[in-house]
Amino acid sequence: MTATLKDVANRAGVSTSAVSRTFTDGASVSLKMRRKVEKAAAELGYSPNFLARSLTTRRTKLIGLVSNNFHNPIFLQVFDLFTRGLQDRGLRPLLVNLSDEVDPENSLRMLQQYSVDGAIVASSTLPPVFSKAFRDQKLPVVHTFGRYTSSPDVHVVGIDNVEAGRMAARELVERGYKKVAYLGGPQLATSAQDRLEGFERELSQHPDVAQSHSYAAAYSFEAGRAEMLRLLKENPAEAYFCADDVLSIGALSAVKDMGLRVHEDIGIIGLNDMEMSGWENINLTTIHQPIRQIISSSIELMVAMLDEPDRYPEARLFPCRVVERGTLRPRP
Amino acid sequence: MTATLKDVANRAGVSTSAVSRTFTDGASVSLKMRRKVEKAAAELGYSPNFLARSLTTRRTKLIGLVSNNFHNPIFLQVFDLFTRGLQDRGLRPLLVNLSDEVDPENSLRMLQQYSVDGAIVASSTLPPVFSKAFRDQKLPVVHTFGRYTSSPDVHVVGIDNVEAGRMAARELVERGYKKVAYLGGPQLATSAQDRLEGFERELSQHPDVAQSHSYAAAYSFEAGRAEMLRLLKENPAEAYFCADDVLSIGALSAVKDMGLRVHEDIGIIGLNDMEMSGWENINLTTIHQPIRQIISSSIELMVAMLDEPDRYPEARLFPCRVVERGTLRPRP
DNA sequence: GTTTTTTTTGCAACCGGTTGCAAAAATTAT
DNA sequence: ATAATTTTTGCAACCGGTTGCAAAAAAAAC
Repeated sequence: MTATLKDVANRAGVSTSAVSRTFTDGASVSLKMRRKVEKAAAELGYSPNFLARSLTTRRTKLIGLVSNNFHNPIFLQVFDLFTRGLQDRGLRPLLVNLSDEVDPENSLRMLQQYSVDGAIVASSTLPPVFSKAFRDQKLPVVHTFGRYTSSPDVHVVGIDNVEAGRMAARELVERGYKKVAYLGGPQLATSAQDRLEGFERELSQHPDVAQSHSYAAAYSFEAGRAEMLRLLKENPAEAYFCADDVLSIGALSAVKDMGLRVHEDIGIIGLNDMEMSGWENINLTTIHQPIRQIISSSIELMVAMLDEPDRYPEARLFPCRVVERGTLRPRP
Repeated sequence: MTATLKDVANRAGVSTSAVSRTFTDGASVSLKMRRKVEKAAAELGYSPNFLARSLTTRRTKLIGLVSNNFHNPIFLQVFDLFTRGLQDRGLRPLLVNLSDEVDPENSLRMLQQYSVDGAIVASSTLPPVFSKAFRDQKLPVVHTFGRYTSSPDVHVVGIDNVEAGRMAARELVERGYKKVAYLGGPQLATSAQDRLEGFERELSQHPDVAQSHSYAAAYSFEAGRAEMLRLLKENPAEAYFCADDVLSIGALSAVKDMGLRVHEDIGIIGLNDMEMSGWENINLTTIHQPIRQIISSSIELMVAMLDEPDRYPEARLFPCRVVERGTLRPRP
């Protein structure tokens, strides 16, 4: 059907190697030859088959983009940035959805079968052991939104979740709240654990501030709303740090539903700064995660690893900042 | 590095064909042979290289998933459903982001270079000519959320946008609104045009109802909000049909900002029924698009086309329904 | 136990490319 | 003009698999 190398070689009356070289940059071809080949190729509408090529070059330019987070709106932006960034560098994202109980083993094997050059694991809820499995197969991997540890096994790019927790705590303390709480996502998410740890550690320096914590069943609007409704009926705190904006928005909805006023009666600070947090009818005070930097750094790291597979693993952490909107009482 | 067919053949002391057959279903291998090969394969951790295989089988099981819509939250669900659905059938989505002025020609060539078995174009704003280009290259293609025409060139799966427009108009008329308007997205989106057409056509049967229309600069919260602010300052209608939920939500924000009450002063009906439209603090009355059906049908169609590439093109349209929430006045 | 039929197996060619090597051609030096 | 050097080209093997075909082995029929 589509023209092959051989077809072009025949038409141009040259060897297949000549054609191959014409389409390989850095190869030795005379200008005359190149002209001849390019003419024939154009006439046949030829373009080289990447997969056949990959057999000998051992490079597919395919990058596995693995995630299990297809519900948090922020991930649409994540996919947007990743796909654009990768294709700008001539790489191709092979998307793997780990949502259900897709066997991780299975998806690892699958990526091997397609000979991906590397894998980007974009998730804050996948355990480190998962990305480690890739590394053990000598597959370059970067874990974006991964958990920081002082001696990482694989490359990690993201934020310092402990520090983000501290930041939230400081913010609440500075605004004079005396009874605060953490509202986390599903307990197993390591990122949520870290955020709590930082939150608690910071508060331990302020013994006059009462603290508590609880968990929503999922990182979702509904779960955040349900948990906040429960909390409000019992013995609510003055302000809450929600581990994710989507939880925060659920919580906001619960607060309004109970006839309470946000920021006058109950303060809320989120984390992520997703687009809709800035919408006027939500207007959530939150901690901004520098997504663009995180993603472009992840891609840079991946590109670097393609040339240097045994690169020593590093953790790249980016600082967050508080975005002040309307859901916390003003500073004194 | 990783074990190859030959390695397994050597270790098992059999021919490479035998090994190949063991990993090809429907091939003739004795039980004894299969045992032997499987043992050797397990010991070496072998699994076949899909890309090498594809060279002879001419099937990569790669499907190009092409979209230019990485901003509308509904597309996160779209990607979720597509990736899950495809991988359930042993297919792999190769994601192509057409967001910017990525040359469509270019992405078509790229998909050819990776020998994708087919392409799914998921967008309501890409012109029919785009997906046609794929078909012209004999690449199976389905245009999801494409525009319905009575004689489609390529397979189209989606809704009847004209009918959706009528549905919105009927809904407003039945609720007694006497002055209504359409608020569209960027003018070039064919889907938005069709929705307007249906809207106007239905209203033409109700001469007592005044109608008008205008366009937001983009399918975004901000654009919807800005346009609605402008409209409210001039000579607002009693109710608006917004061509997309994300516009509707922007419009809602504008209405509230102007100190007007939604549904008492201004009615709004959207289209899409994205998750957050159901959130209690938004509570948007909207037209539901049966996304799950649209996507699973798209995948089915793609799978069918893999076996029957010259399948006669069809349009599969799914009916929408109004989801009543709180942004329209109650029926009389 | 033969002969016939069916199943299993290996050989070798092929899928669409790349690449080391040596021969051929073009340059440059003498 | 010839010799030395550099560049360009083609040959042939290879990347990791699949598959038509014929030979070998096993099973069924006689």
